[in-house]
Amino acid sequence: MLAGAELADEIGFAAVTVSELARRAGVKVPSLYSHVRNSQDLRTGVALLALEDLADRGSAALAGRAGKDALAALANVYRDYAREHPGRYAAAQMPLDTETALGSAGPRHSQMTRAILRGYDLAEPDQTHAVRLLGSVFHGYVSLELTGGFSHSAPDSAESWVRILDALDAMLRAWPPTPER
Amino acid sequence: MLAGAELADEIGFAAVTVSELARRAGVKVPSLYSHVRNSQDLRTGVALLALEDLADRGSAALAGRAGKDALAALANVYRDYAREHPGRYAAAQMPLDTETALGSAGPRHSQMTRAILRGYDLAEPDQTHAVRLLGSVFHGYVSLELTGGFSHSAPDSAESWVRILDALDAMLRAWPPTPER
DNA sequence: GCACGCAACCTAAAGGTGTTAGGCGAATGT
DNA sequence: ACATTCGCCTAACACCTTTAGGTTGCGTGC
Repeated sequence: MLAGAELADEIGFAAVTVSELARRAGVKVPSLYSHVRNSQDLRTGVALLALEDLADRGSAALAGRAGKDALAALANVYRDYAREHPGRYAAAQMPLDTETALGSAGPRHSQMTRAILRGYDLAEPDQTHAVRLLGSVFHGYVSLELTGGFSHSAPDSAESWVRILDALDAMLRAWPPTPER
Repeated sequence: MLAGAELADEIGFAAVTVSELARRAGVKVPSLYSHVRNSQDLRTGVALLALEDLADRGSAALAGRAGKDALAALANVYRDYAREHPGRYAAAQMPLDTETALGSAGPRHSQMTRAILRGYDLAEPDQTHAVRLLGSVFHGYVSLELTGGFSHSAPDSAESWVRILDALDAMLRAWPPTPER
């Protein structure tokens, strides 16, 4: 799987194929079918690896931090990982079937986001709403940045990132009460 | 291209292929190569169509609205479109090369988001930061929801959505000043 | 009316990827 | 010594992509 992950970073997750992997490894294609069930399995393996990897970095970054400090730390783990390992990051976004997703490191990610919210005063169900919002921003921003959405215009994407984290921090501290509807 | 878009909604954007399209149309595969340059071109065509379609709906929804009303209207256009036309929505997320992207309806989307911010008091460069944040949330939330991220747990995803829009509205009204750094 | 050109379709063929089946040889455990 | 297992192989099939080149039919302009 590791070889697949490196391949993904090099040529893009979409181009990760059994054939290409065999070519790099200097073996014939069918030889890999002893190690990988099928093409889908290869991609899923890379995705699971990336999710684990990312979760490990997240919990390391979160250790000993709270509040905005924790928010920025986790957010930067995602952004930095995507820039360092674009193929792996793309893999981590791959839709997994329910069973695989539950067995993956995916749940650790939402737990980490929830952990950040301990530094803010949010009761359920607002805490879950906030988890979903933060997840959306992390995923959305990083993926837009990666596919070049913000690349060719001022201000710099890095500047937007820190200001967005400022704004999210302020928002979480002043989370609006449920209005009458 | 329209046939390709319908195909995408039916079987998923990733499965949109010249062969499958030919099969549905009842013609032989090479016949389609008079209408489509290649497979990539087919997918790009669907993406451009979806971007246009989405931009049209967005500007219709925005007409005559301002402030939070406008925010919710545009946000719901994205979410509803993704639920109604998942294949087209996925197509709209396809990375395009710079030239194609500039010629697409993509820029209209950022213009629409920027238009929403006229209802809030934001000067540059904060306005751009906010555009990027809103884009990230719209894209991130809808894509996570679509791939089943929030599907199997309370509270309901629709509830989170309205609360997130509440929070974004509050955040834009109280956008934090640039701190000393 | 008729020849021309073009549009839309076809067959043939070649190259790439995914996958299964079955075989061969070397290392390993008994 | 022998059987098992592991890692690799060849052969073969199915499917998708793409190019080349031929057919048909219809509308236009002469």
